[in-house]
Amino acid sequence: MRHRLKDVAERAGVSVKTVSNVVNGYVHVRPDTRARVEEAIAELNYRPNLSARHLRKGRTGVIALAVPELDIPYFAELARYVVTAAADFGWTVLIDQTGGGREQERVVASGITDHLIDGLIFSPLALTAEDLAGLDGTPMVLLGERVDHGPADRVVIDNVGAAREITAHLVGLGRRRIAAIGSQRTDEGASARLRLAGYADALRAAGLDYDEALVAPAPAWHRADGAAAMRGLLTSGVRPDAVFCFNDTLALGALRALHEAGLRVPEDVAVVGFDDIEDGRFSIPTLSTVAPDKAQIARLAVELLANRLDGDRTAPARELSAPYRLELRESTQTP
Amino acid sequence: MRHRLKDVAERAGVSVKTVSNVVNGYVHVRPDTRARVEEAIAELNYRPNLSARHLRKGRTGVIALAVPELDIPYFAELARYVVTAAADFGWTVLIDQTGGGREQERVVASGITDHLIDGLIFSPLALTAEDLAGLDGTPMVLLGERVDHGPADRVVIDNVGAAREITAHLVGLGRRRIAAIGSQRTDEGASARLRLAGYADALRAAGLDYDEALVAPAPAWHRADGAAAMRGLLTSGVRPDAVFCFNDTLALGALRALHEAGLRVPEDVAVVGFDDIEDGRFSIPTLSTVAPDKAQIARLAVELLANRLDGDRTAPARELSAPYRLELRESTQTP
DNA sequence: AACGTTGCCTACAACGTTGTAGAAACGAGG
DNA sequence: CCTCGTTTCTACAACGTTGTAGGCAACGTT
Repeated sequence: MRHRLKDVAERAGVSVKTVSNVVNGYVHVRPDTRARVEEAIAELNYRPNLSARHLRKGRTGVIALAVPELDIPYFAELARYVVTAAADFGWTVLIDQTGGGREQERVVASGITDHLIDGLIFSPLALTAEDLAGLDGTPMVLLGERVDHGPADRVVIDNVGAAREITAHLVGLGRRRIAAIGSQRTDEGASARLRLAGYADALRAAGLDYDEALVAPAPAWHRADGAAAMRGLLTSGVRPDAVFCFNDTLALGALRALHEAGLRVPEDVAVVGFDDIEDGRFSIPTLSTVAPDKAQIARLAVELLANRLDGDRTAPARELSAPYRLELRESTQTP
Repeated sequence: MRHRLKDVAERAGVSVKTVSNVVNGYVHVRPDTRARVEEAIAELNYRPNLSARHLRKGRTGVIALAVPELDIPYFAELARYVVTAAADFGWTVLIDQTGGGREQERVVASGITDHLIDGLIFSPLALTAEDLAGLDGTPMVLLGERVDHGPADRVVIDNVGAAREITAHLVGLGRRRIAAIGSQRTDEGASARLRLAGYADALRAAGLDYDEALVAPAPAWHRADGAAAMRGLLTSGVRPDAVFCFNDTLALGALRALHEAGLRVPEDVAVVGFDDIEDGRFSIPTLSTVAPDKAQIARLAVELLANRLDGDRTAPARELSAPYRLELRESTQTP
């Protein structure tokens, strides 16, 4: 049996509103009254109805995190940090898996926000600025760079700079035929475009040619895609001596394909990824990668959302940047 | 600006209830009226307030999935299947990360259910039967075996049988000193206890001794714990020729430790895991494992919940079993 | 013509909560 | 004893939705 304020009120011999005041910590309640009410609450195991509270107050205390796929470890790890950061604000995090398609993402962006949550942290893959334009109401914070100059707050990392640095690291190892895995059609992945730009930058700075044949596309960024792309590079005869994979799961797939081809990492081919997922610290060999500060990304996103909720909802959108660093491991270093 | 039924009603020139009827697909609405209402809905981009609907109907259309840690790939993969299965019932899935502690799990079990969701699918690690006893109200389906003879519906797999089979596979390879990684204190992990029992069964059936020194505990089931446990086994001098890790992340950590020790897998030591996470299909070597039918687990859990929601809430708890199979890969087979 | 049936629609109340307004009790100061 | 301000509490309305009950036409049947 579920109890309501009314039940508690009757048991404690006070009005419904007095119980509400006790529950909400209102100060002007006599100590003995408060004690009686609290006793009744405990006896009945009363818990407020969040829907009713939301209906009255317009706040649920729940925010959502929408990510393309939970079984991409980067998003799972990010989710953990967001849950932690949100707890500091007393928020519960509803995690929603969009699947990454544009239509699904639009449904989530416009649908899930329907009065059920206070705000949304959204990591879109395919959503465009137009899709977001029609959304009014629920405050939103975007992660990543897909939606250019969108109307919403955003947390980014310097994808171009990070890609440039990690590629430069490969150059520094003396590698000259550096492949890239993970390019996508421009309208699909902004991250792919930016990381590719950083890669090209670094090659240019080192006086190396940008060779189309060394750039392998990947429809998604799963292990299987990385393995397939690597196999493609190997059979095409371009003979890379290093590979920059646009995320770690691609890199793990590439490691697998290199292993199957009998090539040694890093002696024959050096491999780097992007994201610093836990797998890369235990793979064979361990994986050099760009490590975005996920805790910071999560914290900034939650804080932006908090500001938006408490402050001016019409203030101009803000963009914050989170730091990253290189994690150099076995896949680019001889033991 | 958010619009309400009232706004739509005024625009369409009908009553609020008629709009509600259109939204809910009530049949007795004249086609032209329906068209007018739908036009108004589209123009105003009306979306129902779920909290209000819940308050009135007692249903939110949202269920929760509570798991210990999202960055354990098994749970992330399971989450994806649950989201998919729930979609068939028109449910949105709120994913909640408990952290695995008993207190946190109790908070989730009693707290998150507070009128916000219709039902809960719960994969507990530490929760006890008493903790659940006090819960009345929100229907719940448990995954796994932690809470013995609890009062709730449950989906399980035959942990003992699966562990027995995979251990027998190692025996069949001619291995005689088979270690186990992942045992836990009885009050912590029921899965650990059952998998250990299956392991012991298989040894006994093969006429092998159960050797305490070959059983390594693991406080949690992460890669780092598997690596640490494996290093412990190697330095203790027990010289295993095979290892059964109680989940895949432990096994991946063990692979890493074996690699660092210069031992070959499977030639020197064969390794098997449990869960069939995606990593194991790309690790070096690929990982032999028990593959529970996650899609089936998710589907059964969602169906149990649906039955409980629509049917008799006082009916006795049901327990359903999901199938599994062995996935034999490189870590137990020479190429 | 009177009647019942059906289709379509509306008014009202209720879900459980909290904000507002104000009443009742009390103490302090004149 | 009266007045005033403060503390403590209550009654009422409202948040947006849907179930219930019922009204009004239009229709077919007697």
